[in-house]
Amino acid sequence: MSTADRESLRLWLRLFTTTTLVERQLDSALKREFSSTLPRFDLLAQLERAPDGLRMGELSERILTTGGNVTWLVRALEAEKLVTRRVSPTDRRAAIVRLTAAGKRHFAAMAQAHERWVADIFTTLTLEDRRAMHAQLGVVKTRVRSPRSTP
Amino acid sequence: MSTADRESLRLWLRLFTTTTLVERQLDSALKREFSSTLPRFDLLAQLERAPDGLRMGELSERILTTGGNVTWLVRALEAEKLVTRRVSPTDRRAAIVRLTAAGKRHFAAMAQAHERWVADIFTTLTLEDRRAMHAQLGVVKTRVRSPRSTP
DNA sequence: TCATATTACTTGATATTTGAAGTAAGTCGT
DNA sequence: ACGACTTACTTCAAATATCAAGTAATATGA
Repeated sequence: MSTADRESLRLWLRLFTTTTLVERQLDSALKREFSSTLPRFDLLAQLERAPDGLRMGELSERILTTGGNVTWLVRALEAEKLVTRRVSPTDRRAAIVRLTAAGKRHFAAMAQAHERWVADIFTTLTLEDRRAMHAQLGVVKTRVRSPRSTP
Repeated sequence: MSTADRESLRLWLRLFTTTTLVERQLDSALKREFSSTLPRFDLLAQLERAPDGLRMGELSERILTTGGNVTWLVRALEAEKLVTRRVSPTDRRAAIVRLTAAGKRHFAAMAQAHERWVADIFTTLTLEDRRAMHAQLGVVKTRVRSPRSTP
C-alpha cells in the first residue's frame, strides 16, 4: 500500500466519522425540538424546492434511499397532513407528492433551526475553506456517481 | 441568512450526499464480494488494531453506534467464528472481544479490497487536497465532539 | 394491435438500528 | 462492610431500512 493509498484511507475514515457525528447531532436536535428526524427533514427539503411536487421515484433518488422506504416515509408524512399524494395526470402509475400549507410552515420552522445548527458547526472553518471543501467533495461525488474500474 | 450560512448549508448537504454515496458503494461491494457489510467491516477493523481485544463499550464508541447494536453485531460475528468474546479477568461485568485467526484472515482479505476501492475513489483528489480536507474535517470533528452553543 | 418488455410504485418479509428498561458487578463514602 | 450510586452489558420492543416479489400502467415493435 502506497502513501497515497494510506492518505485516501485516512481521509475516508475521517470523512465518515465526521459526517456521522454531524448527522447524529442534527438528527437528535430535530427529534428534541421538533419530534422529527433527518430523513423526514431531507424529504421535506426536496419538496420545498419543487413547487410542482415530485414523483416517488424522484424523491428516492434525491434522498438516496430505496423506493420502499420512500413509500413508508411519505405515508407517515401524509398521515400528519404535511404532504399530499395524488396520481399524475400524465402517467397513472406515478404518484406526485407535494407539501401542504401546514407542511410548508412546519418545514420553514425546522429549516430555520437546522440552518442555525449547521452554521454553528461549520463556522469553525473559514469561508474559503468551506468553498474549497465543497469543490473537492464535488469531484469525489462525480467520481462515485460514475464508477470506472471501481466496484 | 447570511452568505456564510448558505455556504455552510451547501457544504453540509454535499458532505452528506458524498459520504452516503461512498458508503453505499463500499457496502454493496463488501456484500457482493464478501457477503459482509460496512458496519461489520468497521467493527473488525477496530479489533484488528487492538491485539488485546476491546470491550463492548469501547467498540460502540469507536464505531459510533449504540450498545444494543454492538451486542447484535458481535453475536453475529461470533456465530461465524470471526470473533470471540470472553469475560474480562479484571471486571466481570465487561466482555472482551477479539479477532479469531479466521477473523484475521477474513478481515485481511476484505481490507485489501476495501483499500483498493477507497483509493480508487479518492485518487481523483491530489495528495495535497486530501491532506487539506483531512485537516479541515478534523476541525469540524472536534467542534462536533465538544458542542458549544449548538443543539 | 397484440404480446412482450419496461417503468412506477407498493407490499411483505427481513434485517438493522435505536432507545428504554433490566440485570449484574464494581465503587464509594461512611 | 453496608447502602446508594455508577458502570457494562443485554434484552426487548419499536422505529427504519432493505430487498425481492407483486401489481398496474405504459411503451415498444413485429
